[in-house]
Amino acid sequence: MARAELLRQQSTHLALAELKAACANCNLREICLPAGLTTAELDQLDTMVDVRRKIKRGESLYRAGEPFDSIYAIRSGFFKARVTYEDGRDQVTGFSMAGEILGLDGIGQGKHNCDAVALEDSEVCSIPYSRLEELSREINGLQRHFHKVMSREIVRESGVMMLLGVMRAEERIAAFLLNMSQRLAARGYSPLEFHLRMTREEIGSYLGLKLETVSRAFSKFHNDGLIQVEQKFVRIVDIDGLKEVYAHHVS
Amino acid sequence: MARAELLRQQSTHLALAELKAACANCNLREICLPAGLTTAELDQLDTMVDVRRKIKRGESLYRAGEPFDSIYAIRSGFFKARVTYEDGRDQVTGFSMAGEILGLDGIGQGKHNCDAVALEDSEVCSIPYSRLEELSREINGLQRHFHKVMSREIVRESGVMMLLGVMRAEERIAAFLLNMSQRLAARGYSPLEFHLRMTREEIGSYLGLKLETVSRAFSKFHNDGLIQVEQKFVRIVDIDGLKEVYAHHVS
DNA sequence: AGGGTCATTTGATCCATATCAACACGCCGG
DNA sequence: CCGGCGTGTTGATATGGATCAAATGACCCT
Repeated sequence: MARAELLRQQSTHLALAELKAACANCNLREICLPAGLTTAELDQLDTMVDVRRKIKRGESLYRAGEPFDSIYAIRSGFFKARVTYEDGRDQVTGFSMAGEILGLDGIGQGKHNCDAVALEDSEVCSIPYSRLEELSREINGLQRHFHKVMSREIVRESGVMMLLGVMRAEERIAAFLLNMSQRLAARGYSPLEFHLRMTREEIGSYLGLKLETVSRAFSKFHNDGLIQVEQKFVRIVDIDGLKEVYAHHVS
Repeated sequence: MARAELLRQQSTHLALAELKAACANCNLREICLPAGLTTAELDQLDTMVDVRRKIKRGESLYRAGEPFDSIYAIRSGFFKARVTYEDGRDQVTGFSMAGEILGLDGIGQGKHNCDAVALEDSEVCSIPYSRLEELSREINGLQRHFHKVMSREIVRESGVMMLLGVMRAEERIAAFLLNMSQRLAARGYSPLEFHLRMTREEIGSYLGLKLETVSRAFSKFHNDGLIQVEQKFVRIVDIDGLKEVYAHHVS
């Protein structure tokens, strides 16, 4: 897999074209569907969006073990996915921003296998899975698109495997920052200046590092003139330098 | 996620009931489908299996970048999935044994994003994806089942994330052995005595460890009376002891 | 404004695993 | 039978990141 691709694929994202105005007007038609459907089909889709739901910072959209019945289109806000193990330790398994789809982890098990926790006040649209399944049979493009979204999730995770399996700390952080930047750009947000919504500890948990290591890497990048960091605010100053760190990869 | 579940979910496996005689008589009906379909539907399914293909040890079933058009049911043999990065380094992203499904990595991208390499002489059945998609619309249970298989892949990978993100070397090896054992059991093979099909280096690559570390862990488990290892042959002597190592997890 | 809590930074030390190195074993082809 | 190569084992050493520790700063609540 080309490295550039790896970056691109690290989110369950939707193509820019599929996303126009997604946040301004949340319905399935705009958030998670491919173009090329007939008007009648689009109308059918609109009937699928069940409810909008507001989730306050720190609250869970769903929790591991809860029955799975819907997937969610994030209208606004920011989430982390978290798995808690028996011994009480937990691990962040992903971050999701506005315009992305959440809840795929539940498909096929009948229940969710991670918690989705809002990192800031957020709003989502529920999409009942049974309706989606039903409609998938009727609308050709929808099924294909949905499989695409699912498989992107698979590919995303295999990108994370590389992160965790072969990259070293600074490379992981660089990859993380570049990935955030790309995902923000894909949603029309500024890709070079943004607020991290998560703590150093959450970043570390996601990347398989300790919070101190994350902090040190940020400091080092700052001192090296690659980024400017202040608390959760990040400005990418030298994106090529960052890419070099990411690609440096000792052989 | 319960730890036991984690183990269970680490393969793209199929329920035992779905699998009866899978290897003796490879067709889609037996290998990858849920019960409960009508005879007519089953007959339709049989038409989907395109070709059987033999792959010699060391050869690739498919390679990253090749166009994706089929998924594969492994009739016999053993495969590893491998991703090669730009700098020439590669990582093993999974192992697949007889009765499991291979090739899901290609769905949605139109091309495969990893190599599937046979670790021993193997035989697979191709299942053209377009046919599968088509039929999914016609047969209710098939679509649901297929989503299930895909999402199991997602869950599997999140199990691997835990491996790579939070476990230490010996825990990873224990988890790996227990997972192999379970998957073998699910296919009716002896779960306590088996041949690893892969080298220490391949195991290490999969688990994010170096081959020496894998070797040392095996030696230690051997000395501790948990397993007997000789080259690629493994006998699990004290499976509870192994589970303890796996669950030991320093907090 | 004052006090508590949580997030972050930075330094010092430790340790698990990588790395380097040497040797043993099995397998294959000559 | 020999030599070479791939694989595996084991020991010695190096090191990246974890861990421990302390201080600072941001934010919230009253």
